[in-house]
Amino acid sequence: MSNRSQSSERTRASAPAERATIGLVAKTAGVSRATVSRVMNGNPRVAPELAQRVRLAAEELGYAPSPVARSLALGRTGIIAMLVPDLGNPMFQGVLHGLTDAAAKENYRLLVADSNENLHEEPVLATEARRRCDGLVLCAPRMPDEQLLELTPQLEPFVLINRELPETSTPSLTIDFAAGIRDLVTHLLSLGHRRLAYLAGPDTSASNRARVRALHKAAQDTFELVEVACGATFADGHAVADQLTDLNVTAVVAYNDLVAFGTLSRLHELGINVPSQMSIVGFDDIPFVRYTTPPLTTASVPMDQLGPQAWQRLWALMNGEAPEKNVRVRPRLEVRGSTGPAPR
Amino acid sequence: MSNRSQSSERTRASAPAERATIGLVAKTAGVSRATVSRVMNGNPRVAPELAQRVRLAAEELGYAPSPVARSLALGRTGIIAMLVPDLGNPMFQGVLHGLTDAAAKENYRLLVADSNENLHEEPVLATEARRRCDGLVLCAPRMPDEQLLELTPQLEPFVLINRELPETSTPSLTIDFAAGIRDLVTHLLSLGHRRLAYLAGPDTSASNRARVRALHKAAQDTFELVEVACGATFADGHAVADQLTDLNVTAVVAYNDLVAFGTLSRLHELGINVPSQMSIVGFDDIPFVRYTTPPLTTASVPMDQLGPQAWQRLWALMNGEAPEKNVRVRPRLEVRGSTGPAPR
DNA sequence: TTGTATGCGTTATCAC
DNA sequence: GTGATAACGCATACAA
Repeated sequence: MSNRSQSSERTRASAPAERATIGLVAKTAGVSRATVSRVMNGNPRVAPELAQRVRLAAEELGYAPSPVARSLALGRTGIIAMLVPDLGNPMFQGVLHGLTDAAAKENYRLLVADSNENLHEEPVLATEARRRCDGLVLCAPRMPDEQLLELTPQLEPFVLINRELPETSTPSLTIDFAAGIRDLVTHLLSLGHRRLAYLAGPDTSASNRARVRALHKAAQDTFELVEVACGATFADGHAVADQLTDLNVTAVVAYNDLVAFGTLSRLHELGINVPSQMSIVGFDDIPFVRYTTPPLTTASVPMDQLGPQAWQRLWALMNGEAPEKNVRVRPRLEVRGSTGPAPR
Repeated sequence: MSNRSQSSERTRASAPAERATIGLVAKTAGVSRATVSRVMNGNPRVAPELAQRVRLAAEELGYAPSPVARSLALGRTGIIAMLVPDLGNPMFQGVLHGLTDAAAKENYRLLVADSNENLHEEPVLATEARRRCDGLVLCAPRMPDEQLLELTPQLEPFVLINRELPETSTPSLTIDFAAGIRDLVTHLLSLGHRRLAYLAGPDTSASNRARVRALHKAAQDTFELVEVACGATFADGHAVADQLTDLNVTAVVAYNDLVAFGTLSRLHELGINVPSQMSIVGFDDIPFVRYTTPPLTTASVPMDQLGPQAWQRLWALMNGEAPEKNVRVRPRLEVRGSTGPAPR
């Protein structure tokens, strides 16, 4: 092991930069390693004079405890990880910030991993990330229930966001997509729309399936529904818009705001006016859709709450407590300029 | 130490779930820990029969080597970290993806930390992240040169993106902001604009300072320049747009695309037509500004290259080699619909 | 080829 | 209060 002495003999411009260890500090300060450890951890019952000597030596040697060794000895890392399918989605960025801040208050740091919508990488990333830290937040994992269920023992403690896992005690934070969709549809129906297109998200997305279910349920006898394969990004929404003209629909329900925004842009390019010729609604209420032209009607998800709530539950789990299994937050209908009366 | 037996006696719904260690696997398979280690690491010179026994035991016990212990023993973690001031910026997301993929090819994983434009957190995050992994990529760090210089020994090996550090051998990848700004300004001048506003980014941003310098240099006798404090986000750009009307300018140079986009939106709300009444340019060419209305004229930064390039240099550093100090990529002027002839 | 012994850097137990 | 010393879980010279 430890061929670091070798590697430092290779061609390199910079200094060797061997890090000081607790042992070196101890020797330098003329105390035991135990004492150094105590001082570094702010243990009060060490003689002030010794403490000072230790601090001096540490400062001089540029010593800082190795987090890796510390983690091994402690059996905990002080880190939690969050796995998302797409960091480009502002929705997840909102969760990220909330989680970072909440965890920081308990002196925990957040590690972020992005599976980039890659289904195969997801379980690997999740498992690996989990083993390097003390807990996990899984945001909208794409893998199927069975796989997630199978991985559960290795991933615990973890919290789910945007998805539930039946038959387990895994806490989850979900959006009431059905309610959100109902509100959006009701709004569109009240405007006279009777034939809607749904721009579907990734078929690996559980929340997409939830939306589809809610739409079909609502459609019963009240309106026609056309489902169009799309995706989750701005580019996806932009690309799909051309198909819309042939569908004979007067309103579009997009998988999320990003898609809605993309579609909005393309429709504008095509000279199709929103909302007079076509209404469009999104989902999430990400920060800037209130500024699009026209501003986007959407189902507003209270993103700020997700991060802190996730932390609270994860923290409970890490302390051996059992938080409530599932909390479902209900989106609020945000009517803006992208919806209007059905044409004709 | 190790009071884990205590904690597992607390109130908890799930199973104890003590992880199997190499020792347990060894005992179960009836071999030494060394042999287990060899098998787990794919060492070929173990008797097939033994190897099989080990694999069986490992499988049965759900054993996987502890990354923490492994890191300690090996002196390396197989992880690199990337620190960004704002993950919401698509520019950094581009770097992130490129870096993730490039590092993955060498079996390295990427850890992301977001300082959220918090100047004080930045050095702490950087130092802490670095100590938990083998190398660092610092994206547009906001801390002053002196501080970065002071931290250098603790952060090495690391690579800078969007910023240089004089008097060191730290490799950096920078954008030729001056050239980009020159191209944009030349374009605007050719359209007859003679009085421009610059929407300034965070004053902690080195690249903002570079843009300002380039602008002032270009301004000499050729046009008037009004500098307006703004920021780096869509919301910042949106908020600042109201001031523009009183400035008597015909064109706006935004700190980046996000700001430009925000301004674009607000101008539209205000009924100010772009580009007939006001021209506007951004910087970066983030994915969707080609779809805004009108599409944004901008200086296109080859984002895809940044991640892989950063990895290549970091990899070299980690192997004791010394890559070239600084590589400056030149943005390409991308003329789209947001710029037009100066009014009157 | 396999096992033994030791080290990685830290914390914690237990004597002093 | 302080210092030996044994963990933590793994990898690797070295010996067998």
